[in-house]
Amino acid sequence: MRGGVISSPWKKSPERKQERALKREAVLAAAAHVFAENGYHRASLDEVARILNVTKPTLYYYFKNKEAMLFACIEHGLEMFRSEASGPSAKAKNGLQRLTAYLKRYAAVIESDFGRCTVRISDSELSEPSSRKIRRIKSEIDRELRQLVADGQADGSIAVTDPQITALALAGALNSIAFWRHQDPDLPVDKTVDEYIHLLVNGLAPRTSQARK
Amino acid sequence: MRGGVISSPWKKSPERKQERALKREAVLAAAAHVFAENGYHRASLDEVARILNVTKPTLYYYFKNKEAMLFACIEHGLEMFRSEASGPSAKAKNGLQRLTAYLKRYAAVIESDFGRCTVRISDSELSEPSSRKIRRIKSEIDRELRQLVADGQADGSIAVTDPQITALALAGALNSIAFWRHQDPDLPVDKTVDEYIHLLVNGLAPRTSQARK
DNA sequence: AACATAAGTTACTCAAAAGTAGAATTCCGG
DNA sequence: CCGGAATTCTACTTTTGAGTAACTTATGTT
Repeated sequence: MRGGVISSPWKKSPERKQERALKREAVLAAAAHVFAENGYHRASLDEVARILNVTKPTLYYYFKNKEAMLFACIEHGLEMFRSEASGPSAKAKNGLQRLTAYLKRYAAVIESDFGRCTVRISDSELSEPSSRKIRRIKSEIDRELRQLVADGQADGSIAVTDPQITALALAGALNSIAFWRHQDPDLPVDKTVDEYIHLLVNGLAPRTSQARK
Repeated sequence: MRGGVISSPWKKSPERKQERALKREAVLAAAAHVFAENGYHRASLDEVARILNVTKPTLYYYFKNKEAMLFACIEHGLEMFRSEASGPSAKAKNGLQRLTAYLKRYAAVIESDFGRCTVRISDSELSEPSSRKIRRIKSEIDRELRQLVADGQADGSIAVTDPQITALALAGALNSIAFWRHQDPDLPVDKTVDEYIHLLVNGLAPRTSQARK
């Protein structure tokens, strides 16, 4: 019991609130998993419930409906991109190194359930207002990436003609990671991502002099 | 009347057969369009029918069911990749040039409805046997791309560590084209694709000496 | 013209999964 | 251990779009 004033008799105890938030997160994580695996329409709420050892109506106690779950998943995924991928890169010496550090973290996010469903599921599955919100956040992330490219261009560590299109291409290339069949037999993910980024940094054509990265 | 033998009384005239095939193709094209735009589940057969000025049951006269349509679309799309993208490149002088020519044609296919729905729609929408067939064709295409990389590697025009992963990365990068919002306002597609391929060939890092391509 | 078949339509059924109503249970402060 | 809110369940309704039955209309052959 806390709070100064008369304090209306029925206030949730903080622990309750917290537990509820925790459960909500669990629902979200399960939903993200199923969405990432199956896409929006093939994902069934009964399966989400089953994963949680719970029944479907329980989910509706935490989310208004399926679309709200998807929205929350995508929003959360985008938040991961912003917070985890964007942080400053400690030992990066120039724009290119900052960019590659960013790309690596970006790739790591994509490998998570939230990242995968964020990237795989088209925002046109959402209602127009929700879709608009998502697109706005996405365009912010895009801008951020574009800025990294432009910065590298400015300090001479990156050579491209159009940062806008380059950013599009980089994101597109990494996003395709989300479509790999989960745990593809032989390919170790880390190695693959590195190779991936190596290609983007160095290109296909052989370099005469310096070996990069 | 044609055909040697006794020839059972009821044989379709060739023209009929041909018209039927034509209509079937029209259905397929309309389906590809709707699939490419909306994905499998959001695509409605009523809309496909509407586009063709026809009613839904008519579609079933040409295809067993929705899944058969998707299968045919993807199969056709993959066939485009094989026939259109694969042809020999006239004025390519080395492996790298052959590869870039291939990538450009690959990108052109992706821009079509068949290409888009082939790339966008997961084969896990299909039944297991169908999915298996699709995956087999896809892996052939993948092998073809990998071979191009390996060839370029052999003649020294391409420098990568792992052709397998490189092929994966190249395809992934180009495939992302299929996810662009159709007719995105300002970006002219051709220019963008060129820029895209330029990035893949030259990489982000500046090149000291030669300007490539 | 007659008729067999192809092609297409109207008007339905059916299935699956989302979503809901309301009862049952758990949990906590007194 | 009691009352009431929080939480979850059982058992349903609703919706949506795929798929079908059975009739109608067009077409080409004899």
